[in-house]
Amino acid sequence: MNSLPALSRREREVMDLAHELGNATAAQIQENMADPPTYSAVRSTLRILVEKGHLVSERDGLRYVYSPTMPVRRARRSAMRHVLRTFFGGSLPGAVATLLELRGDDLTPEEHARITEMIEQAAKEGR
Amino acid sequence: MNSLPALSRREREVMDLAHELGNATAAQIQENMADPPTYSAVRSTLRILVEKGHLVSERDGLRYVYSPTMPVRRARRSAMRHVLRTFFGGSLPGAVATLLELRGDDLTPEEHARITEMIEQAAKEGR
DNA sequence: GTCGAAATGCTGAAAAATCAACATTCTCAC
DNA sequence: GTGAGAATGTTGATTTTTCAGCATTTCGAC
Repeated sequence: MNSLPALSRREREVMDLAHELGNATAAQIQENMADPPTYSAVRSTLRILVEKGHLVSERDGLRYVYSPTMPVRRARRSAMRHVLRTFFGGSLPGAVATLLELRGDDLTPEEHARITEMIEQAAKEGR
Repeated sequence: MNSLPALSRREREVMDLAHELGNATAAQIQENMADPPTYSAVRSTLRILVEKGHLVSERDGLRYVYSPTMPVRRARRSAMRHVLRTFFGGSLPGAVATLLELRGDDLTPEEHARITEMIEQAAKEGR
């Protein structure tokens, strides 16, 4: 089904930014990289990603704008499925619990309680 | 804080399996790889991962057993945070929704409805 | 003790990824 | 129309990754 060539480290980094930004120019990608190589190197990577079919480039006046070929919904599910399997043994409650931990402070106590209860419910049935 | 050297593609693949399996021998890792190289190559990668500090190896009779150095809890949070940011713009409700979709069929309709409601609640406050 | 199976130790060649340099094109202001 | 700025097109050297081969060690069966 999903037969696009695998990604190298840099390529993965750029793809993640492309997903995060939705679409982006070479300059934007470079700006958002942690330890960026030259502009030229970033463009190299982008070109390869287009060749591999992971990105599409669209001319926008002078520059190119790149966006992921995989639909957002599918990319989300795929990424989440991978994390779920790799780090949570497929346990949905475990994953939800960790998600809530990441943002625990933003939720009111009531909400947090309800969510926790929810998870327990799901735990009884869903696995 | 987290200054371990970055991972190449194969290294990442092996690390994911190490997390999924908890701990594993070279043979186990190889068995679980999608398109595995030779046993020898797998060992090479494992050795590098130990050198980089991502895995520890412990002698178990004849063979070595490898396990991730990063505590499970931390690895989980880190992975989830990355997915949350990259694919969901930090939106917790969005992430929970996708999680539930992945397992939608395992939940009764009532439970699913409650969860959905829950997410909407969280959306009003938690972001 | 010796043979075979299972594992590791070690090494280097082949392939891929990474990156930068330089040339070129395009657009706009003047 | 020309010069500056911003972007792309192209190329190739360097570095890293990937992988396999072969020697060695360990252990148990015979």
